[in-house]
Amino acid sequence: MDCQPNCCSPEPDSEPLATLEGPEADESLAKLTKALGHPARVRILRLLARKEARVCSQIVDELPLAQSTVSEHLRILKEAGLVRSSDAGYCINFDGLRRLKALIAII
Amino acid sequence: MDCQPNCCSPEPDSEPLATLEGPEADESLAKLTKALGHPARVRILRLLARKEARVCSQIVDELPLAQSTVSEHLRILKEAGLVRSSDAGYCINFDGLRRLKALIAII
DNA sequence: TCATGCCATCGTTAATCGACGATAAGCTAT
DNA sequence: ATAGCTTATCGTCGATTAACGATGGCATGA
Repeated sequence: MDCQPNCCSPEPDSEPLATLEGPEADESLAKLTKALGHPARVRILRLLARKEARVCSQIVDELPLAQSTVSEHLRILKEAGLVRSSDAGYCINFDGLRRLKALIAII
Repeated sequence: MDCQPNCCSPEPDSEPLATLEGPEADESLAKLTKALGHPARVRILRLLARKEARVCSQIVDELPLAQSTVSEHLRILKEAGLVRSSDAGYCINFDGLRRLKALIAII
């Protein structure tokens, strides 16, 4: 359960951010922002970014939400590519976050 | 109906971005990203950013959506502080966009 | 083996969202 | 004044979301 700089295992293999313009990019950005469009999920992402939590139960302790609800929020973040999970727990998906930042930056 | 560098009238008075951390910032970021969490709204924001449209009817022409739907999307963007409106039409609210970028950047 | 802790999933409920047509209000020309 | 254009708002309907408790599957430690 060691913790690299980026937590979890090393990032699989940094994708080239794909396209940043056009309808596909709009979909992509909408998907990412929609996933982040809830206070609890912003909070969760921050907790993971600061490594103040790595397992679901720790996050549950930090939030006024039931375990199943937190699990669902994590699922949404993972599905959007903002979070990854391994046997060591959850961690930020820096690729996804980078892509989000890039897509926002060029609006 | 002249168009300044930032379209519409000059930005009212650049707010100091307020706080970027804490529960309030989480709410704030969630609100901004939720507003952007729909492909049509991403598209609209881009159109406004590129000044490819300034009035609602132009946006309607660009999207496969009814006028009332576009109007609603504009309302949501405006309510989130990402868009402003004047008698000259709609334009990006650069303050809001800047705040969004800042909040995202420090995650 | 059996208890404990961790987590995903299911089923449910209330609330919110997305989209539309219809309608009304305001402006600008004719 | 009236016709046309632009936009906001209302009511509606179906789909999606947020939240919960209950349940069950896996580990690990006793």
